Amino acid sequence: MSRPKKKTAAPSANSVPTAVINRLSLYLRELQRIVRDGKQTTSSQALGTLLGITDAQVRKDLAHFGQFGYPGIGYRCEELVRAIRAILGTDQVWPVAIVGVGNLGRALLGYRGFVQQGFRFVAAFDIDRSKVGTPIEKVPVYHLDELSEVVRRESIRLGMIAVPAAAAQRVVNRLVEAGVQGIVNFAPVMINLPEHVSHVGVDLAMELEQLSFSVVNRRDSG
Amino acid sequence: MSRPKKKTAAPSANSVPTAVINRLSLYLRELQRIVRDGKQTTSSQALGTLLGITDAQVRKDLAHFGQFGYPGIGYRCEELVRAIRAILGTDQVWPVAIVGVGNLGRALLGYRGFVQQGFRFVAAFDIDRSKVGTPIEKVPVYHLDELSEVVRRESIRLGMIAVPAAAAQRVVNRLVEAGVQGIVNFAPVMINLPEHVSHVGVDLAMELEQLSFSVVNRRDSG
DNA sequence: CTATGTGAAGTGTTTCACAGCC
DNA sequence: GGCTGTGAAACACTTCACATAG
Repeated sequence: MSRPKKKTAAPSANSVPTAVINRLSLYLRELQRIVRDGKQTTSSQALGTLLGITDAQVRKDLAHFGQFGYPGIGYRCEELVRAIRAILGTDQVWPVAIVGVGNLGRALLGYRGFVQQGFRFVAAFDIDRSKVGTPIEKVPVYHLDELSEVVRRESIRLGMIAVPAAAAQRVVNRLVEAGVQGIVNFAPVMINLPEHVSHVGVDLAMELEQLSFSVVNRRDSG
Repeated sequence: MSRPKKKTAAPSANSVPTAVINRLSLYLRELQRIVRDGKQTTSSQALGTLLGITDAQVRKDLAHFGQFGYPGIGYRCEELVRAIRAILGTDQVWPVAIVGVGNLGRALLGYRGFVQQGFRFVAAFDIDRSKVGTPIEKVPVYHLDELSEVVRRESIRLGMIAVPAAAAQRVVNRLVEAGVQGIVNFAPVMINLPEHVSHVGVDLAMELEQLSFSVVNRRDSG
């Protein structure tokens, strides 16, 4: 997310480590599955085992945000799901824009996991006019020049970038100008943004490199 | 990636923090760009600034693997690129298999970033027989039942999973049985594997959740 | 003067272990 | 018996600051 800054030890959710937020997403995923499977409650130990971490870690993570457990019982799953969604901000539906409707962009538009977690694509953009006009997965495709207007009209706050690396920074600039507040970047380049815009980078080749390393150095790694 | 295990502080590459390996990929990416731009050398400070980290961090990271710098000069980019690729294991070409040729699978098959870093898809698999037989992006598509045979024949060591969550564990089991040594899992579920198989999980919805959190909790404002 | 490599210091994160509650 | 929440201890990671080298 944002560039490194000094940490003024603010009290609330501001000082929470990124790793904790990441695990929150994992807890949520598991809890949702547990609920689907019909279980009412679970424990820090059960959750931890599912994720390969300790029970203490689970409890400490949640403690950043309040008290959710019941001694002797554990956690009520549905209640905790609601709590975590509120923390992550996914108790609301987020309208999302995607820029770039090549292979990856199309795949992302069709990915069902986003809707399940409260994200909905409301607009796609491309610089290639031949791609403009025909909706993909029921999402309208606009020309990049219309970005600012559409972002405002649809109250879009989050954007995803699935364009070639060379074009990424220009797209970022346009998104920022249009007032987007957070960006997921799939292009394999570092992007520059103003302080007030959050970002997450996903580099698919990097994931394979991590894997390659642990295979070559296999000894532990699992 | 690795499930938590005891850390016997072994000397070599085994005791290197995951975060360092992650940054190694980032250094590589930047260095390759610097080389393309025609620069011969760079410094820990320049690299650090590009990545938003300190110069000391860059030097410490590299120090895990040897001495690559020249005092007063910095690092020779091409040399460092070669060194990092050797560390990550991407100085060789890895044949990769992908299971699941839905939206996401197809997009991954067409993603050019993999080839650039030394990964090559040599086989795709699906359970849907209507998808079998017609190559995608010049990669042959086999039925899942042929997995074991093809993996052995093509010496495949890495596999990517782009199937629905409910099918992921079954596919993992097959890949492991076939002798694959590392797995990238795009299905939003935890998977169980034996100790000797490495894995990396990528959950696209999680990335958006991280973003949503940081937008909602962005400094002050409101 | 520039820039690396590295012990030592500083910070941050995880685990331990136990009081308190069901 | 089971389980949470939490200070304190243990551990890991990052930054500092400086000796050393070109």
